[in-house]
Amino acid sequence: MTTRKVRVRFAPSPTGPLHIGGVRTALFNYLFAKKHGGDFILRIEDTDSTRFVEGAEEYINESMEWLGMPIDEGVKQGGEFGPYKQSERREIYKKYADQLVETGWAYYAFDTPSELDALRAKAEAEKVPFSYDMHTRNGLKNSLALSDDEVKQRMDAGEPWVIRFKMPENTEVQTNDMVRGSVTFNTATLDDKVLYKSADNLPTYHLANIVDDHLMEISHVIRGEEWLPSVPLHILLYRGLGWEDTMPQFAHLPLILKPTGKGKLSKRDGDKGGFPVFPLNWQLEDGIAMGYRESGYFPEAVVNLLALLGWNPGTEQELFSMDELIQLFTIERVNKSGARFDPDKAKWFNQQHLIRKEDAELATLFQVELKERGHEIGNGFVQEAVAMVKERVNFVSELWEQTAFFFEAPSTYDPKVVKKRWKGDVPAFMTELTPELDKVENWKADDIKATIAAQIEAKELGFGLVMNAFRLALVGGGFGPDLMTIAEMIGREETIQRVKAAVENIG
RNA sequence: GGUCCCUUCGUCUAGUGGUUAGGACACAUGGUUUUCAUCCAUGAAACAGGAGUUCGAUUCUCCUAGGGACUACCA
Repeated sequence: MTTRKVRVRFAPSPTGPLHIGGVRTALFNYLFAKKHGGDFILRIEDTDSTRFVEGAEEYINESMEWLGMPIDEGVKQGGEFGPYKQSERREIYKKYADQLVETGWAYYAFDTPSELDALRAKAEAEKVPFSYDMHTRNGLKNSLALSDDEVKQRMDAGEPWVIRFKMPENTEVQTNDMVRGSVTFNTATLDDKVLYKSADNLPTYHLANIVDDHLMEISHVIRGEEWLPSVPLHILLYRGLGWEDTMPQFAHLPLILKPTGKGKLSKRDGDKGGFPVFPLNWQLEDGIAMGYRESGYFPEAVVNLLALLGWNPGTEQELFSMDELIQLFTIERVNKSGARFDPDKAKWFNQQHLIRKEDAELATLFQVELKERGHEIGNGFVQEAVAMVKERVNFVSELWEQTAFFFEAPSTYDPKVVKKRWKGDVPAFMTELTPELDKVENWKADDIKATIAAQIEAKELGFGLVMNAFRLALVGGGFGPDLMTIAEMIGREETIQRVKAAVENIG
């Protein structure tokens, strides 16, 4: 293969929200393109007019934007190889479909879908597979079996037709897949795929993708493993069109599998396992499909976790930025086998990226929720609070439950902690403690601690017992970061208030 | 059914013709900690099976088994 410019495309079909497997395909295309200084193209494959879904294209664009994969050429961005939407390229395909018929690589067929359905049903009843292929095509209604006159007659009468690929008999087709190595097929088991349909004057995926990849000068086709079986058809199409010498190189990515059970990851798995399968939320008739963005994931965490599903750099590094991924990515290190999606590890990736974020950035993110809860707090204070708990949350959305006591007094007290820590001399001690707290000269963690410690010693009580009770009074439970720092941050007045409230309310 | 692809701890994976088969998530135990978490340490945990090639195979070949994808006028 000559050293031509790397140009790859991500070619989703606008039939609904982008599946996470599709996102991973996009990511690997993007990484490959950027690694080689090439172009990343987004092509909308809407050749199935019956499956078009409103808003899906916009969803794809928004997803790519959120994930940080800027598109070099596409419907929105434009480019010299447009249009980038297949439904706007109608005229282009017809010409090549005709060419294939003229050169004997394809033929017209008039069999209706219902006729074919009937044949399939009949075959199934007899437990033999029906296939529109070299064995059956001569007995069906097509330009191979019918006379020229009859073909012309049917065409003139406006009868719907399709153009089918005439699969050669017993030909070995070999490909050198970048992730799988040599793969060989024999055309004897392949059928005559529909390439073009008069019903909507559009090609099917197979013809459209070959024509577009050629015209758009795509150098590498990186796509999911589900396409592997159609590789021989595609190669033959390049051959039939006379483009085999500039045919792109293929790379078929392993599938992303369900966390448990069998098969590839589907929308239902997300519902069952409580994790997102889509980058962004998507409104369904009967509910909503969860998105990573709305579930609180950082785009860089999603990119990171997806990159490691089926690829690794061969080192023990697991956390990467997009730039690092671009540097390190090679198709050669893509795995062959399917990767099972692990929701736990997905969370871990988010946590790791969260920990690495600046406190200021997290604070700003967290401020949104604080405002919703009616707390107008300076960013400095929020930063301090966030810094103390960031290592114990996976998501920004978990920050509140870990820091609520910084912003408001506890309204309830964890009964288990009450039972264990609020007993004996403790309540009385807490009452006696408040005037002592009032006397702390310098309201800093160290001084507060010294004061309390002195009191504990004077009363000969257990340090742990008292501190836990004190914690219960300030935070309402047995959790949270360093207690003295909490006291320092919420201030003397508030601390004393909370101790008094605890004495009153816990009984 | 047919075609093609795949197979290292539960999961994601590294790895080499000779390794104590490494890491991460999850799990368990212990330690630190005023609690929980964090953190640290430790542990349990894998080469699907069978032949063959070889002095020696997890690694190479073949077979079997298992899994997956595809098999539409969908992509």
